[in-house]
Amino acid sequence: MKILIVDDEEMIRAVLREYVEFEGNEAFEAADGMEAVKLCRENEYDLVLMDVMMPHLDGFSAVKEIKKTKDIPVIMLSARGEEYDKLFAFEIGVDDYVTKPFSPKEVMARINAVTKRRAVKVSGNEILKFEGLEIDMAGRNVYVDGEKAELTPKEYELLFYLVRNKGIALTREKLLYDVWGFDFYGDDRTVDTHIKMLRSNLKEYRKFVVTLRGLGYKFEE
Amino acid sequence: MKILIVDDEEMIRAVLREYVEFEGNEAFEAADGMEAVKLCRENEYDLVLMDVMMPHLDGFSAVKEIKKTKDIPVIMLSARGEEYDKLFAFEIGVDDYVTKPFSPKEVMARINAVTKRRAVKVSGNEILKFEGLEIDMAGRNVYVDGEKAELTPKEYELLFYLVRNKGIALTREKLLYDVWGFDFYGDDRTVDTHIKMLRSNLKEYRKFVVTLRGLGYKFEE
DNA sequence: AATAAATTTCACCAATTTTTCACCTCGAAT
DNA sequence: ATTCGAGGTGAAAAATTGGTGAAATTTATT
Repeated sequence: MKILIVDDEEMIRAVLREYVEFEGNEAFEAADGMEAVKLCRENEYDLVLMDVMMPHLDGFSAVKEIKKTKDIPVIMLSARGEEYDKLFAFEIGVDDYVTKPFSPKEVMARINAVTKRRAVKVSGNEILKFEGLEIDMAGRNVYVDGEKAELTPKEYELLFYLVRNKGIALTREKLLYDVWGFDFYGDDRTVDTHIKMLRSNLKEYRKFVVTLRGLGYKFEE
Repeated sequence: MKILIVDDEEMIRAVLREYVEFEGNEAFEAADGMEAVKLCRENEYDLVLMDVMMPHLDGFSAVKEIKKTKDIPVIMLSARGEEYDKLFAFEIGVDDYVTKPFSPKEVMARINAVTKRRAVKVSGNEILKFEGLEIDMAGRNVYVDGEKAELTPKEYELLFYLVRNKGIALTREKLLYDVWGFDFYGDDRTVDTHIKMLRSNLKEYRKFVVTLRGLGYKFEE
């Protein structure tokens, strides 16, 4: 297994590399989020171990960026006391969480858990089905009654985000923050328009994208 | 939101104050670390923007001192080229960093990022059950005997608020203030009408919404 | 540089929701 | 039993919201 280790501290990278290689995996390193994103674009990894606090581009932003193009399992490394990040992390697609300082045993257990979880999914084809709507996040494909739907990048991201948070009410504000990015300073109605486009592409399955008046939207089976 | 701006340069304080107030926040100022620590002891702020370089007591020492008594999010302002120990900053509880010269957009984005991150606390998709009345706050769903109740936005908010304060007597005044907002300028009877609508939607479970004559309402199991 | 594609903004419309208000009912205190 | 104030009710007016298509802007591609 190819594992990418992302942390700005060389010592931590070295420690992690040792754990990882001890189990017979191949280790790669990146010193910050920028580098991690670049490496993930150019190479195929099976797992990413990502620190939260890093210069240039923090861990969360890096994960968000990586998940746009690749659906690689991610385990986040965070310093103790960062309780607040967990829900957010889950939303952007983080698979697990380890708090520093960590033990070798703990890290390896998490890595094995995540990869095993994935393996099961892959063998059963990691395609989410909602009646005739098929969503393949890894391959960035969406099928409506077996026919491929041509979505724009924002539409994919919006749909994937909604699906990841299936059943949860999402405000326009939250959607803008999480799908468009924390630095998007624009109009609320932007969401409406993209929802409109997404719905028109989902044809009859537009029904899964539910409007919550006075609030926002949610995906519901 | 109450935001404390700490910088020894009056001009920088003025600029930051403008950004901060433009977004509808309340701005307070301190000219050095000493003053900042004193103000934080005596008042409640939601966020501190702290310069690193200051006379009397530098930014880091001030943050360390403040964090001893209050857990307020802090964003540090540092001049370009000043490489500080990020790990140390993180350890003492600095939430983010902005390098001078900064743009309004950048500063506001960081402020929003930090405060939003803090705001997330709720975990899981919990469903509260009161006999045949099921309430899913995250998904904004209410079921009456297994059938979905279609509530209007205000009805959801009102119900959720009542449930969150289950067993507690709530005056109309308090309901208006907390559910409608502090800036609602209208009639008391508005509450009555919404209670009426809510009750009619809750069918037999209207019994949980109890009238307290001469006082207001409460939710009681 | 030109063209195409995607994204964002905007103004209007229809539908829903909220608020107000006049009138009604109930229950406690006299 | 009567009175009085508090709460319930329905309907109409007022306000808000979301959908929509087109235009403007940004971004990517040739």
